[in-house]
Amino acid sequence: MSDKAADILKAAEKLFAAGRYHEVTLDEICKNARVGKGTVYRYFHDKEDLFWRVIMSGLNELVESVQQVAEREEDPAQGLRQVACCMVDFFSQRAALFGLMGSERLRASTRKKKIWKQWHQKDKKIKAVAAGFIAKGMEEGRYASSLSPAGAALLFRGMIRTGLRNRRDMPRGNDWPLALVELFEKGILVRNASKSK
Amino acid sequence: MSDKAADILKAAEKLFAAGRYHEVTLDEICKNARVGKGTVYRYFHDKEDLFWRVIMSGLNELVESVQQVAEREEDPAQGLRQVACCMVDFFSQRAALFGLMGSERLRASTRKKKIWKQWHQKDKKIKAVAAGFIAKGMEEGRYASSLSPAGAALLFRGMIRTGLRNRRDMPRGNDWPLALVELFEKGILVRNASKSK
Amino acid sequence: MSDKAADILKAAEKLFAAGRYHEVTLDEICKNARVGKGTVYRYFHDKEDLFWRVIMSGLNELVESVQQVAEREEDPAQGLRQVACCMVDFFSQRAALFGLMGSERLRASTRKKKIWKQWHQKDKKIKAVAAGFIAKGMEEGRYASSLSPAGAALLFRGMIRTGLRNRRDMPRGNDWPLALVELFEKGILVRNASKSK
Amino acid sequence: MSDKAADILKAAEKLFAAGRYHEVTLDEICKNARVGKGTVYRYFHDKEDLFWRVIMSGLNELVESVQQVAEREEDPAQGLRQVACCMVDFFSQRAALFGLMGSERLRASTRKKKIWKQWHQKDKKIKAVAAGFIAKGMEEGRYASSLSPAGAALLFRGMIRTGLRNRRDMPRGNDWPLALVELFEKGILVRNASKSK
DNA sequence: AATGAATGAGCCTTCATTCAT
DNA sequence: CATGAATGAAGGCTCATTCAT
Repeated sequence: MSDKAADILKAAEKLFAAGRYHEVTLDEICKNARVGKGTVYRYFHDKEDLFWRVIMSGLNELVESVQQVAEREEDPAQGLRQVACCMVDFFSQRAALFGLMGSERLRASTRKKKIWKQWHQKDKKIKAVAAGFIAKGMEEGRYASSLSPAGAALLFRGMIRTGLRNRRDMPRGNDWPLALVELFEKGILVRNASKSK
Repeated sequence: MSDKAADILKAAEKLFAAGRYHEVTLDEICKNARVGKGTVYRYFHDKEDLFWRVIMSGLNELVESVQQVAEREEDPAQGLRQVACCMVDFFSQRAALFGLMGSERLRASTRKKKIWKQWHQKDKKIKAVAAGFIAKGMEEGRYASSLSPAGAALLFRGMIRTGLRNRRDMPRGNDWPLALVELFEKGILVRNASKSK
Repeated sequence: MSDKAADILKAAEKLFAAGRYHEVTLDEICKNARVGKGTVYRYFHDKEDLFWRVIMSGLNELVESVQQVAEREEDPAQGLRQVACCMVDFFSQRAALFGLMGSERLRASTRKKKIWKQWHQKDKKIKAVAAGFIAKGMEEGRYASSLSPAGAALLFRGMIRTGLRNRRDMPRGNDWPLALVELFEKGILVRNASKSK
Repeated sequence: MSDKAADILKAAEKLFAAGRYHEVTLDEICKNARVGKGTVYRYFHDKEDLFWRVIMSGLNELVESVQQVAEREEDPAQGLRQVACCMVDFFSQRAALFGLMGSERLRASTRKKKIWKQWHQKDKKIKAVAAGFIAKGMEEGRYASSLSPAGAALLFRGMIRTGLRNRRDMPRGNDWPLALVELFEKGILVRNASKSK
């Protein structure tokens, strides 16, 4: 990808994160990216396209880093912990993206089918990793819940999101994702099951 | 409140829920509310004001119904269950609102201090109810967590939100909120503590 | 004329004098006149009508008081002095009107023929009084100018207007209209002519 | 100044001169200037800004041409004559401007302090030129009046304005400004003083 | 007769998009 | 390739006017 395109993406990410879609103008983006307005249209089809590519580019990175966890970690409990840390790390570094991902989710779904499909595809992969660990734990008899692995995975992700969104109310330090995972895991743990590690 | 104002609010709620802020035009709102454009400006200062009043009016209802739970329920476990059901019921009936509340949360905070303060005030009340039940449970020695009651309450609410947002992945029927509460409660339950009820 | 209509006229005069036509709203006028909006439309055809009636009502008063001078005064010099004082007095009491009369003159002429004709009719009467005195003075051999009586009368009125518009730069006291008349009269006076009175 | 900006200014001058502020639409201006609507906003902050710049740009030209008279002319009588001709020439060529300058004068003063200050600054310069000639004549013992030079200068300008505004009632030909100056000068002339030139 | 809530045409203004340089 | 001046469609908002009460 061209340098210019990357600059634009970066500027757009920053600005879209700070304001609602319609409050961000292309002029602002161009000024921040130190790029002419025409250049944006060389690399992106239109404003909407730019918006979604900002989100998708972030999502891609996250998906990759989460999938790496899935590949190298076998133990369910460890897996969940690492997934949590992975997501928290990612969004800590790219805080701007966090607000965007999710906020426009439902809206997108109703209007632009095509783009939403792309989004959904990626999102499914993240959920699948957590669901995978949970399913494995259930198979091993360590986890149990009246929720399906997929449903439980959603809650898991929801808890992480909530933690990120409310960092101020989480315990000091960088351990809070572990506390959160602990709560979740205990919630689906089968009594008397030997705790992992 | 005048009939017209209520009509406008209702139409706006529906439309804002379906599309992004800038995609919803006043003309659309007027047509849906069967009201002239000027009438909107008699009751609302501008589009932004209308938007926030849609959100606040919904939030008010929710706050009230959640606080009623706090008043009539003593048992922490029962309380959490009812809070969950209360929120799920509310948003099931007013699905449109759900997308709005939360989606623009972070954005609002950065731009319009005054409005955000109103929002925050209300939101704090909801969080306080759940936190209250959790704190009570901890005092009674039934609950424990490395998270504070407030932090745990946030996660609790986050799980409910996730459930609502992904109803399709939750178990069929109307019991899933209970499954969700069960997972959460087990997560903070002190082993060997006698389960309530 | 009904009391209400008079109230409206008075309020409108005050407001139209303070702001440009398009900056004055009917709401403002109604509030100032302590009258409902519909009432304005009972007495005036529309905003434009109200505007012109404000001007015409003032003009009528002025015309009458100037014509009284013409009837009771024979001496040209005395006549001019009294016309000047008469106009200055009138506009001192109804300062608001002064800004209006004249300001929109040219504009009106281009658009609304009918109304302008009314205005012109009245204005002609004022000019005629001054022109009458000047013509009389010329006939008597006391005044002379390469300008016609009508032309000189216009300048006379223009000087008075300028004096009113720049009261601050005129000498202190209420004598400045006389100083002004003196300048004008000397300007048309035939040398060696015996000064009146 | 860009060509487009000049086109806009010219079109706006023509239209504002023909109709009241609120009767002139930007669409009209754009059409006349053969320019897109957005272009207007590239060069002018808003409609009001455009309006004032039309007036100020005209005023600037007038100030310059009047000041040139002051620099090259020494004799008071000649000076006054030339100032008169200068103003009449200017407004004959740019008749549209004449209606604007002055008509909105008082209104502006009440609302927009900053703009009025600019206007006043320029206007003062014009008045100063005439006042300068009158003061010189007084010092030389040729002129006398119970009015101050500044006050007399105002009347002088007022007479010119009146002449312009009522060209039809002035004598045929282009000599009327001289007749006007004659009337004024005779009005302040000291008897027995030797007439200039 | 008087009111003021309701209306909607019309206008200013913004801003995504284009295209000549 | 890059630029940014120019464009004009689109939308928020105002306010003169109407009309049911």
